Amino acid sequence: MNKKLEIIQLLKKNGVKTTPQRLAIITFLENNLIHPSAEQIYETLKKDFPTMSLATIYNTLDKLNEIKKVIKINFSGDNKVHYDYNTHFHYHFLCNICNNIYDITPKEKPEMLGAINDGHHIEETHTYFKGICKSCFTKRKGGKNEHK
Amino acid sequence: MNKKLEIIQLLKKNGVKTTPQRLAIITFLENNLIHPSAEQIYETLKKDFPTMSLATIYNTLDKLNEIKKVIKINFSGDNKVHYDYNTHFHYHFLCNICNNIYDITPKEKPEMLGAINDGHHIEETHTYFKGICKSCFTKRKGGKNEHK
DNA sequence: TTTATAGATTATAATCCTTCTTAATTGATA
DNA sequence: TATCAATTAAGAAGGATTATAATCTATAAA
Repeated sequence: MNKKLEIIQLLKKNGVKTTPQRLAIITFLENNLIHPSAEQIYETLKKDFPTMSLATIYNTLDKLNEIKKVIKINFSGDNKVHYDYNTHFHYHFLCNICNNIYDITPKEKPEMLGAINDGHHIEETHTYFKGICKSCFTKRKGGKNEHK
Repeated sequence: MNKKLEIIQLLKKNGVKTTPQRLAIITFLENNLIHPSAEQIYETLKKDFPTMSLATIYNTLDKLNEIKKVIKINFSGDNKVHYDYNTHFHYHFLCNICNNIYDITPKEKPEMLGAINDGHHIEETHTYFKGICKSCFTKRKGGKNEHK
């Protein structure tokens, strides 16, 4: 089933209204798998919704996060929370140079999930990588500036 | 070699002065492996250094991070950066209830390190887990409140 | 012993992201 | 269409971190 429709139904079920602003945010996420920050969504949607408030963006993203249809990424290099519409298990790669976040699909899920380690009950597993992304690495071939 | 001495030498080598405040911060980290935030260090050291400024804490932690003797943890549940004096490879476990951060020592290092994936050059691997820590899980045995 | 100087500390202001507050508006339902 | 709770928008507020500017300190030079 279409994820957008699924979200709309889920929201309704939870007594959350589907307003034009919220639909626009969901559509943006659907069409831009770039792990945007709230700010990025805001800047884009302002064109169609000149009165849109940042608070509305945060509000909607939180609701989507609550129903587990959007994942919060809070280990980015720019100190902002980024939002991921892809909720299937995957890894993230953060480029130390351009700060973009890329998806890395694992061959298999790690086994730690659901395990008990030292008595701690593991409910979520998060893995991410840092380094130099393909694009930045290629650009760098010419110059040899160290990053950071 | 003692890590503290190693740090002091490294700082000197980098032209960073070892002031009483900085030594106190390093000693705190050495004796408190609790992944403290800057605030926590500040509150503790204020007793011995009443005029200590938060800016000094941040400044010193940044320098320690630059020489790779302290790791920044920025995926904690409380929106603060936490600092880890243990720079050996290990995992972190964040309790969803008490928000404490615990170390989990892996049996072996993951193999992704140094790999090239989709053309991205991986330089760092980070894994952390979330769930309910041993202590919170035990306490909960009686009551049955859901977290969050 | 003075002076110079480079870096460190402190207090405070500034910044930035995110959340909160409030009043007005909107949407879902009957 | 009327009702009422939910939502929006604007700005204020909050909180963590960083920047600034005025001392201060340690060391070295004179």
